[in-house]
Amino acid sequence: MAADAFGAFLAARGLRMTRERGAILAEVLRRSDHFSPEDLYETLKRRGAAVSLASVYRTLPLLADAGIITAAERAGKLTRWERAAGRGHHDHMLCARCGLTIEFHSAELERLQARLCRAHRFTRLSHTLHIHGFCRACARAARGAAPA
Amino acid sequence: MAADAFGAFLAARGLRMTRERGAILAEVLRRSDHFSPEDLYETLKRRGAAVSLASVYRTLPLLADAGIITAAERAGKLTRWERAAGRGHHDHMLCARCGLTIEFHSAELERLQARLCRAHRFTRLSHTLHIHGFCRACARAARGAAPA
DNA sequence: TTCATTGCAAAAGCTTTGCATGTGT
DNA sequence: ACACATGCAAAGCTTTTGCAATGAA
Repeated sequence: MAADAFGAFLAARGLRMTRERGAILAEVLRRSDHFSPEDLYETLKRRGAAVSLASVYRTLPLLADAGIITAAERAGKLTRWERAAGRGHHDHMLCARCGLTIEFHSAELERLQARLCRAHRFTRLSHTLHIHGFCRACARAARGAAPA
Repeated sequence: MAADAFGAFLAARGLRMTRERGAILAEVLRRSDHFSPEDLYETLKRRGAAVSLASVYRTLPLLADAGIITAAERAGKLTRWERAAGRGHHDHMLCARCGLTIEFHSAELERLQARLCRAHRFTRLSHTLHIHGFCRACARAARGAAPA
């Protein structure tokens, strides 16, 4: 499981697995949505895990380096993260009206990107694709509603 | 040109075209790169246009609403913008080592996205694709350099 | 025992805002 | 004239950091 991977990752760097890091890791693995540092902090507090917000901020980058989470988006001014391992890569369609997030994956899209990168002699590590627009329900509603 | 479009946009909303907004618009149209509010402010100051940073912050969203610029990325913690009109849509490859930005466009990518959106009954308005990795030079350098 | 880690609170950095003063229309 | 816009500086927010205390190995 990821917990061992994180422990190994820390050990390899001469860092330590602490109660706080364990709690943060566990909570991160529990979530399948996008979350902000504050989100995570509040949830941990509600569950009785005494972890400071500073530790959350200090741990998230470590989890990212370990490949367990990735920065998902930067909406407004907060950074949101999401689990990387165990979910498989996916991209997003974001509804501008209701905020709905549709996750999707397309092998064809991956292949196309690989081809484009090759053409530009670019070594691809990861990517983020966000398609903005309206979900089915909101597109229908928007057609009826008066525009601003 | 876009200046007229912005004027019309403002008028339609009961807003005014001022010297400051004109200066900001002109500078934005002059640039073809990604820029932060601070960048723009510094450039304007250097050119002798007396515009406050607050006005830059207040004007950029207006230009975005008018469709003249769009938020391009959020690297680190600053929002970067870029001209929307007159450049055509493009996506980005970002080098994680030297910061190089490669802009590219792929008609095939657009078509594929249209197809994916149709399948999800999603009405697409825009999208952002960032491919992270290493540019040619950095990929070569990374192979030689010792990892952290 | 040693050195990384934590919590707290202060600091930092980007962005927004209140207010009095200018200024398009 | 009448709102809207501007500048300045203060306030707001998220994120980072200094420091003394704590704790994993």
